[in-house]
Amino acid sequence: MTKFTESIIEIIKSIPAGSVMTYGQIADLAGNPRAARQVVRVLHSISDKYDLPWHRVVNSKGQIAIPDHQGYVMQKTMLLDEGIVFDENDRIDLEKYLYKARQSDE
DNA sequence: TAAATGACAAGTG
DNA sequence: CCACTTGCCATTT
Repeated sequence: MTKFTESIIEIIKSIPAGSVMTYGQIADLAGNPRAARQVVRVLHSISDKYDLPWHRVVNSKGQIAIPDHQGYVMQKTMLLDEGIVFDENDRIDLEKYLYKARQSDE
């Protein structure tokens, strides 16, 4: 478990209900702007062992990125339950729901 | 130790 | 805006 991975976990845990974050954004805050794929691996590994709001993580298009149909529906259901709205293309309005975290200042 | 993997992102047409 | 290609890099085999 590297510091980087721990950061990813902490960041995901910090996402408030009703908001979402993209993989790239999380990787960026964790210190590796190009490690979006490592965020994916973290979710695969620790999502069920830790109490993480993994459902608040979507891709840069504002869409759910789970290939498995059941998982996809589950995530969408949980997000809807938090008040997040999906458009006719099953996409989230990132301008409204994206959680703008700060890197260090401002 | 080397090669493959992956719930992605950004660039191009 | 949509579809396809290329780059990425920690973790897993």
